[in-house]
Amino acid sequence: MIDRHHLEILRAVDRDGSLTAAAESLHLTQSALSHAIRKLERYLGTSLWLRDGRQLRLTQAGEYLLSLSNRLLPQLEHAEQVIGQFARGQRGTLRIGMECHPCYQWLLKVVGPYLEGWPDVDVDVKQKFQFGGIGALFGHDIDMLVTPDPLHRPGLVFEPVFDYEQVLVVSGDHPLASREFVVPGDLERETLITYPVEVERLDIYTRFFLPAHASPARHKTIETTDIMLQMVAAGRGVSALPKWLVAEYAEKLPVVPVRLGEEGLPKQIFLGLRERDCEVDYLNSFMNLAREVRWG
Amino acid sequence: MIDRHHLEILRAVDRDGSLTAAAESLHLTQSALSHAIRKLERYLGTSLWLRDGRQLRLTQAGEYLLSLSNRLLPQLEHAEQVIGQFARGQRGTLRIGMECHPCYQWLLKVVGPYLEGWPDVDVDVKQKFQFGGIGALFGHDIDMLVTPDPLHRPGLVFEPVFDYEQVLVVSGDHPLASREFVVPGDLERETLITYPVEVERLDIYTRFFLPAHASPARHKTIETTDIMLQMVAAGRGVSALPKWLVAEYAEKLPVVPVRLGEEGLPKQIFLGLRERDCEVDYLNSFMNLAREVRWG
DNA sequence: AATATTCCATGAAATAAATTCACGAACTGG
DNA sequence: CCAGTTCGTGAATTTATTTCATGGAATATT
Repeated sequence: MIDRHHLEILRAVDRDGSLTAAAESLHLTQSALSHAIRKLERYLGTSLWLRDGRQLRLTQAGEYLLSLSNRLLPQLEHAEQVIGQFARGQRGTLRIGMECHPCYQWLLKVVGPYLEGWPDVDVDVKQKFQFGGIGALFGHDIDMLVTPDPLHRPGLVFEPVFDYEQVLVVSGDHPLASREFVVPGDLERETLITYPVEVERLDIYTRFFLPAHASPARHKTIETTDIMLQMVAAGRGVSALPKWLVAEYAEKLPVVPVRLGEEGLPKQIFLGLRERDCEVDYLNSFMNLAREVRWG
Repeated sequence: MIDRHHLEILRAVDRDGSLTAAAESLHLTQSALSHAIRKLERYLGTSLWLRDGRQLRLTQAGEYLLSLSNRLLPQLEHAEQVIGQFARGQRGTLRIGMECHPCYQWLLKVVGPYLEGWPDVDVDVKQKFQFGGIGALFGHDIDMLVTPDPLHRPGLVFEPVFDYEQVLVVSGDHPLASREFVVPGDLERETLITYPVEVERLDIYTRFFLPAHASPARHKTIETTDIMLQMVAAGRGVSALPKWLVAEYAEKLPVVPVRLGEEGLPKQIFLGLRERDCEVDYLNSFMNLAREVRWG
């Protein structure tokens, strides 16, 4: 079998011009080289060098193998470099899972600076998971989960990265637009627009309507934040979104945030990752960056 | 060091799905594989597989190394094939040296059929040698020499491959065109055109003029046969070439062959090669083919 | 021409590496 | 829960590699 060692020998003998010199640069004795060559030549059934006096001259087979060496060895050497980077957490693909629809806007603000700091790390964002975000984390489909629901489990670590207030969004000319805050009863004749996820994961239900045994008149689901807010601006319904997100859209659309309940609906976004990965530099660095991003 | 063996392991584990199965197909025990993997992982400083229950799942570093395996292993395997062909003399570059200018036409007739029979052998023809054709043969710059002067030396083998007659060429309307043969004195007022080689290697001197202590009036040299015969046809000189070659050109140009001396000037072309190479199939085969080519 | 030096080959001995054996722990599917 | 797999590990064994010691052959030196 032609081994990497053999390719190194071909290259070294060619580079250094003699067995003795090649042995030196390979940190071997000349004898060891001679034995190794003899063995390879016997295996291949052909000589690789012509011994012409004390000169070595490559045969055609030798030339061929030398060119192979010059092609393959750099690839192997590069691979070791790259794997070293993997090992030191300087390279990889950071696969982020999102369980929080509006967080996409937030994520973009983190990813930008991150990519600059980690030129060898690629970022990939996934939004659909067969067994939920936690399952995807366990199943190694993703490396990091952005979620408002930190389901603590052994082997997983969650850290809050930012706090915000979930608010009701209404159009600028909506009767509720000027209210200090709304109570569940205020929305009994309204159409509520949400992302298409299970009701249990919608805080406006779990923390606002359900405790008061109330509910909106209608419930529609829409995939994208943009369209959702277009609908709200057009007076076709109300929605519940992060306050900072509404603030951003308020510059372009006639939408207004209104506090949900007297105390408001405080929320937190968590980043989750596998406990084992906590020490991985490029994941850790993402966490730190995420905590630093601030909002007006 | 990432070794070929390691790449084979990556590939086998991926292909067979488990260590045990991979060990089987590599003709190893599972234990040996486990040890080898552990050693590689320690060397690289990172794990290549995640042990998740009894499932193995590649890490990013593992994926990377697997793709390297799939790229490099086929090249190594192909190289062994090719070197096997070198060893069995089924492949190579047959480097032919020519010391006989007009023989190029003859060579072309041999090379054609040869290339068909040896699809993996390339033919390369060289015409200039720093230390002569014999030197080139000894110095392994060429593998075979086409020459009219078989300088027998230990380590070299020469075989005559074809006989022909060297003739004088004159234009159709030349006074000598109708002669049965010419003697040296007939050419004392002529311009002789030859290839640009030493006079000692021109038979018309060594075997025709010099024995008679005669010489032509002028001597010009021209590199190519085509131009040489154009000159002869135009009556600008006479030349000495193989009879068969003149016969071929006579169809297109007004040139006529005339016997040199009463007996003519018989010549032989020899193929020479290194004694050691006598058993090499693709060289041997060329010799045989060369002997078979016949001339009208 | 004699001598020294350099370079490669080789067999035996020493060393290092890979592989197997034997066993145990952890997981999977019935 | 149990039988059957699968993987990991230390010690023993086998195999491969490397060194040591040496010699021969080609080149350089005087």
